[in-house]
Amino acid sequence: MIDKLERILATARAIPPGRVTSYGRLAMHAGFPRGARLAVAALRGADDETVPWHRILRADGRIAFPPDHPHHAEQAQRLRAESVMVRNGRVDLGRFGWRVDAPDLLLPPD
DNA sequence: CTCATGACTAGCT
DNA sequence: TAGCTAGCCATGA
Repeated sequence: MIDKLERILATARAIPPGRVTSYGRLAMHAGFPRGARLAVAALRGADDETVPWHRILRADGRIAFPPDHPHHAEQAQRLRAESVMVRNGRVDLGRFGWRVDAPDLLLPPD
């Protein structure tokens, strides 16, 4: 249970700076095909500073937080600090999307 | 056990 | 592009 969440967080840490991915894809790479909401649970409970939460977006490339939410601005700022273009709370996934070269080798089989 | 709740998605209008 | 819907799945009341 918590292992699943940790697994997702570990995968999130593998996202390189300047790259982004979606909740669903993050979960998929962690080994949970339909676990978008699992990714949410993992990130929500993670107060860990080593987790690059700002590199996780919705499947359409938009920031998940509502525009008026404090995290929205912070996330955009952090992304721009990594040279990721954010326009109207949205990122072009085709351009900045995380390309995983070896999905299976990201984490131990466990 | 049922119900509500999320930083969600894919599909359709 | 925007809105709506059914499906998704762990967690907690």
